[in-house]
Amino acid sequence: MQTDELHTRLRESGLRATRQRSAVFGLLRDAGGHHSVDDLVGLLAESGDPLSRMTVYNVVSDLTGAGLLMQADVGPGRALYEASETWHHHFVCRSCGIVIDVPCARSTKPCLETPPGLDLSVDEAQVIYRGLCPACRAGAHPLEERSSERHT
Amino acid sequence: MQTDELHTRLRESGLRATRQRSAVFGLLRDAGGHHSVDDLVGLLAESGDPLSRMTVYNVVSDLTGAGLLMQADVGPGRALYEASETWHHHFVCRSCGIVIDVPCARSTKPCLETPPGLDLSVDEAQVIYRGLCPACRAGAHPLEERSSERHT
DNA sequence: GTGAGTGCAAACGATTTGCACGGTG
DNA sequence: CACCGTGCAAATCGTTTGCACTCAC
Repeated sequence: MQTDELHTRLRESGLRATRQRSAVFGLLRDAGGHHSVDDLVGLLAESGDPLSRMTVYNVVSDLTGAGLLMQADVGPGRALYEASETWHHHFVCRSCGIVIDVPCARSTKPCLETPPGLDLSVDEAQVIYRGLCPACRAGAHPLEERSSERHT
Repeated sequence: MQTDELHTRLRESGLRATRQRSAVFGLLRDAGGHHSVDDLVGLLAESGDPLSRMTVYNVVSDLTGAGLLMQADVGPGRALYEASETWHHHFVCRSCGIVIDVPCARSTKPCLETPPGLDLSVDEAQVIYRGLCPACRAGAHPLEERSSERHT
């Protein structure tokens, strides 16, 4: 994605277009997948533009608030961020913890059928599936591997 | 619920029926609602049967593993436990953080349609709805109140 | 009596807060 | 050039770990 477009997207969302925000947003857009804050810090460092952890926390918080990023909670103390255009949910393996994207059965913004009788204005619905991934089900690594995330 | 039944339920699940487990399980069964570990520690202390935080962590972990409790992650570092018989999902208010139960559109164990093309064995699906609760939407308390949970 | 379970202390890791400097608009 | 945003240090919070004592079976 072009720097200019990043700049524009940020400005449109009412955010100042700083180098750090562009870096985080661009990374998530281009690399795809869901990443934790630590993940992002590492990837940014690798890409030659190291940012402090606090800045990354600030940035993902701002971008999420502006609707540019999606936040997925796949467990206590495990927040993942992504910039995917296509709405989807997440499957979390109970054994190895791997996170796999699951397309949403509904169109783009799913499951927003407001529950009957409840006066709730739902603007988002996330589904977390839990079970065993193919590898763990095959008994390959029963309780090992902690590679956490890094997937589509 | 009777102490005997608690005892039986625990034994049936392959767990030793200790005073602490009965206390936690009984509390969640009788009081209903979703509660954090801290919440449970406080409630147990009030009820005259104070348990250490670690014990509560151990107990909810054991009971969840045994299928007697459900665990709901409604945000980073926010794990709630409940013993509800009826399967449901959760609505979390973006403003005040209140958690409200939402009945599941599907029968008892919902949304288990395994995604097409993915070789995943799903045994559970949780939906987290986010938006504004009636009170916050009414502008009553825009960003205040942190009472967290305590609901049906 | 034996081993599962409890619970104290302490470590741990993710996230937050307060504030001074720097860059964007 | 005013103010938002960055990022350092340090505090905070939920949760986990290691181990000695206790109780259910």
